[in-house]
Amino acid sequence: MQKSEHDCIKLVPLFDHLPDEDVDKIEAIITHKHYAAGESLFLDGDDLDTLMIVANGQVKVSKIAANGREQLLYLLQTGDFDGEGALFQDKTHTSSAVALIPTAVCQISRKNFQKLLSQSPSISMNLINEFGQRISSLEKRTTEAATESVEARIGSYLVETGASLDKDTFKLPIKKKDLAIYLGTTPETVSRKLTDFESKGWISQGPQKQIKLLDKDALVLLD
Amino acid sequence: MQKSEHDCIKLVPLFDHLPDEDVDKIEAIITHKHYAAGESLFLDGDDLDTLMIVANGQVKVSKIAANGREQLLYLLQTGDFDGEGALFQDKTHTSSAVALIPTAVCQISRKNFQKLLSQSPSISMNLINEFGQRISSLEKRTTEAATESVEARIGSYLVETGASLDKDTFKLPIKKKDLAIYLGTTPETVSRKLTDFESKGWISQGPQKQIKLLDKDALVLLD
DNA sequence: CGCTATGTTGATTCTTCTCAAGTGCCGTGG
DNA sequence: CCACGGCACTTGAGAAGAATCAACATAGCG
Repeated sequence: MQKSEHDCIKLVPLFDHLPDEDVDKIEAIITHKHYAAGESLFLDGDDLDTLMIVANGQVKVSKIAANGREQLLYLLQTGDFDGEGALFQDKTHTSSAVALIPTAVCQISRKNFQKLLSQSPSISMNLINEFGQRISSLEKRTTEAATESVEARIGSYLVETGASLDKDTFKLPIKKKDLAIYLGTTPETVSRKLTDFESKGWISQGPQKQIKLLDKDALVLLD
Repeated sequence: MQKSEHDCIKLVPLFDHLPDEDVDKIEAIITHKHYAAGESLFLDGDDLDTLMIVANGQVKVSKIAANGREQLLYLLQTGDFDGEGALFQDKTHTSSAVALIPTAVCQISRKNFQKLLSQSPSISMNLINEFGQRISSLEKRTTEAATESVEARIGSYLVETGASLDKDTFKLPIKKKDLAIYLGTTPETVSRKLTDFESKGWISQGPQKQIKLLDKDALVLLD
């Protein structure tokens, strides 16, 4: 077993602060898999019977609405996991996932994961906690999508992305086309609003999706 | 202790299928509270240190967006619970709750609930499962809010509400004003679209928020 | 060095919000 | 029991935001 394969356990907040014996237990039931850029991890409708943790890379999780339009739900980074909530029922995926760059994932089968949870209360606690945060973040997004203008959503996205990277100058982690999908708008509108923000002196755009935040307050206060 | 007070434990899917001894444990740490219609259960920013279960009644949970507009997140019915995901961290509520009709709730303090979880793995499992379903439903709503037209959202809402009540003729469970907030639109638009649906023969509206679904396919296929 | 996908810019159209006025319903209090 | 006041709802006209369609520019990749 290589070093990198241990990493996914150490990387996931889910398995943080666990005694060594728990880590060993987890090691034993994990399987590893690699995906090339563009490769699909699962599709809407696939059987859902494993918990999937991104050890390294970037995964786009999206869902197709009734009218055929795509909605980007999550961008899973190193350390993030997916397996929805249906880990305890016989369900199918309700979304699709594609690797954006070469990606390594660790997987645990539902059966093993259930056993693990029943043995280690602290993992359950971590999981409940993690789910809770995800619920909060989805609630926030639902609220924003339903009540705020596209302009305001783009503004918040820029500031939040900067904050999560802890930088005021950064490279957009996804293509503008995908960003448009994520924010529930179109590439044209994203392009226009960014130019608009730049002309107002709130950001500056460099080559290669470089963004520099100049006036975060203005971006957050948009309506 | 009255009969009704036992009920909240029996009512909540969270505490389903538990051995009697677990039920007794839970009984011991629950407190009960009653709210009149219009009374507030908690406000955005309040300390969050209890899990709250609706034993009887109806509670509106909403959130105020940055621009001041309200977004209805959940309509908690008998058996539903709230306490966000932050049950394990020192956090504050990120939403507000108001009783719509006289409502009885059962509460468990964070501390006691944590103890309970660490002792009973099956409660943890139920909770994780419940959270998972909530995540799925929020993902669905985020997708709909971001990609579908107001018209389509109203159509889906009507069909889903009918399905969950198992009837084609039903009374809207909330005021149209709140429905508008829930769907991220305005009362005017809801009113217009409903008359529009009626003129197209897809629904018929009676007095007192009565709705009769006549062509569910048409309502679902809106774009 | 092209080729294809991504991104930009412009013109137009459409949906939905906003503002405004008016109707009807229901509970309170006289 | 009726009158009043408030709140929900409806309907109309106008404005604004964002989507769509179309042409063009650019960048990444073989």
